[in-house]
Amino acid sequence: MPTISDVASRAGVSPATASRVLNGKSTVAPDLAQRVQAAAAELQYRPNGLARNLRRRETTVIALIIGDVENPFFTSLARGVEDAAHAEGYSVILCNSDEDAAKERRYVDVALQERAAGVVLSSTGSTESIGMLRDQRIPFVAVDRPVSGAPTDTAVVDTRSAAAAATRHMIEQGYERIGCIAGPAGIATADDRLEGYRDALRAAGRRVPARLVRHSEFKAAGARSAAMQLLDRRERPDALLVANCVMARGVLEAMAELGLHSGRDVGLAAFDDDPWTTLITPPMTVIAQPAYDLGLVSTRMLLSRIAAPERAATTTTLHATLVPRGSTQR
Amino acid sequence: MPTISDVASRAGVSPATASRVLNGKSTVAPDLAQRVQAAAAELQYRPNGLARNLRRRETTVIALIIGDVENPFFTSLARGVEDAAHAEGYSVILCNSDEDAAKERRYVDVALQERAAGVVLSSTGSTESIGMLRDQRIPFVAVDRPVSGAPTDTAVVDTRSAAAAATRHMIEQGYERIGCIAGPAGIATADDRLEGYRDALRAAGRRVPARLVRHSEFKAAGARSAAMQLLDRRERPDALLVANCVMARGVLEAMAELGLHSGRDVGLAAFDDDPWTTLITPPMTVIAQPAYDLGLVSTRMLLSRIAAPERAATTTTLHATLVPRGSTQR
DNA sequence: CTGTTAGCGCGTTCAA
DNA sequence: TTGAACGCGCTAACAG
Repeated sequence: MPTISDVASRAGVSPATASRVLNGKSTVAPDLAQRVQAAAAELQYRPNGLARNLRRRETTVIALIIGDVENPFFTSLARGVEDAAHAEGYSVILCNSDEDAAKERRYVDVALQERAAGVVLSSTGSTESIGMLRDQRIPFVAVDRPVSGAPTDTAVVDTRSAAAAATRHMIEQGYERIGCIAGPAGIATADDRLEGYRDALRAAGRRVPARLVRHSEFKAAGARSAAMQLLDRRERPDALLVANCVMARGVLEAMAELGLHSGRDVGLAAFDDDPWTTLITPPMTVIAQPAYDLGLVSTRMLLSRIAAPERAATTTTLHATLVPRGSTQR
Repeated sequence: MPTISDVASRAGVSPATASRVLNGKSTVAPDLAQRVQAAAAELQYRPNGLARNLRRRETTVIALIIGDVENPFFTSLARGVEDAAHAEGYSVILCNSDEDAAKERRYVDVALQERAAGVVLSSTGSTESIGMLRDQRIPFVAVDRPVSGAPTDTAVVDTRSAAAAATRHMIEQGYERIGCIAGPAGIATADDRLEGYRDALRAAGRRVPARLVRHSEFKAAGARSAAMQLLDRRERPDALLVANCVMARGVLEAMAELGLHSGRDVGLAAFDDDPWTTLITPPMTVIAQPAYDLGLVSTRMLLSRIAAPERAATTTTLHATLVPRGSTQR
């Protein structure tokens, strides 16, 4: 592969001048510039990004660390991150932590080694990886899930009040034994949604029925067996709040197996507005989260922190919207 | 951020020795090694990947360029790529071309500049980006969609015969006016599926009804309006082969709007086994593609090409499976 | 406006 | 076994 020196000598100039032309820095004589451009084109010269970044002591890639690329919420978020980054000339490296602290840690390590310009992190809650980020003073922002400790740039959804609103909606629809299939304990969004569910029950003067609550990982399979446990007995809940749409799939499978119909037999509401939710019968009530915007906002925060590292940390909260549909109608 | 020299001087050795310890090369005195390790830990030393890669003249990241991160087929494929890469110590940078040749070109350019170790490409068909890859002699593999020109490592699905099988299945189910909503003309998988559809009709001694064929981009919205055009008239098809599940969503929306039921009114089969397809009524007949395996296989091909650049190009074809369900039963 | 010089942080010669 | 010196390819200083 040709280097900038190859281009320079072919154009009969010094490497420095070639560099200036290729980067549009300071002004060089038009004829020299011409020759450099020509030489670069002939040689199919492509600058070595590694050397350039080493010299400039900065990169233009940001790392996005999320729990599950196959969850539409995160892919939508990733789209937002990508678009925002792209617009400012940054590339995005997408890392899948699988909700596993060790994998998350490993990816943070890679981002640090490769001197990423910044990190957008949807954390499992691992204090270790957050500590690494802070120790190395690399710009980062928490997305979807806040991190504990020192103030940190954060972009989240008001997931707790949204969960409460959905629960209240089901109460108003006349459901009496409302259960919850929550995400893994310890993950902020999972905990918050469960709390919101409890908030609404308490506000309505009801007991919070511990036996109607189950935890599961954010996957269909886990939610499926949780739903089987909850629904396959006499004293079953007559409605369910589910922590996300991936899990809702598992719940729907369980209900189908048990011959239960949503809405009529069991009210159903879940986080995330998967496009499929309007295609099932009845259409599913969802709490729509602005995932794409979350990606956009978080990345803009990151980019402005990269530009101004000493600025105080801020938190942006976006709002989720309850979309009532047939699955919460008797 | 501390450099290897900082570690060295703190340990009272030369940078060269520190390097040897940190990389486990040649053997150094145990006490020196100990001191170096200690110094590195105390300083939270993290090698500068840029400098290291520049020096080694190689990187351990591969670029994956796909058309749409929000398409479950591609996210599943991406998972496969990631797992295979991960297993060999490579990172994956995920790039979204949006099925746009210019964006694809730009990402290829980035991969080239950053000296990616290799590229996994699901191409829009842009000869330009493929030309760039070939000119620069960077290892790459075509996934899901073959590329034209010189022999290239390729991992694909036998999508044409799968489309034929699905069409034959609908013929056997007694459908008589079978239409097709194909992907964008020019994209290999779209063209192949359309050809497979035609193959099956011809094999059954039927005419290929050009008026029952529509093209659309690989999105729900496009397929929705294509379906509206096809279905909202007297001489409508009584069955439809749809190029993928994202598009099938659009078709289902159109059918709902027209009050048409799949199976009974219009037979329906689509590529990709989205988990939601079993949750709708009736369950949808799909052609399941081994997307994850495709990612795995393609990446292993890439890695072995990186290891042996002169090896002859190979093509691996994986098989899709027809999964007949209610939507193709009257 | 141009060229020369000097490193960015590493890993790898080559001598000792 | 260890260290000094060099260079990967580039750009930022500094001279001229």
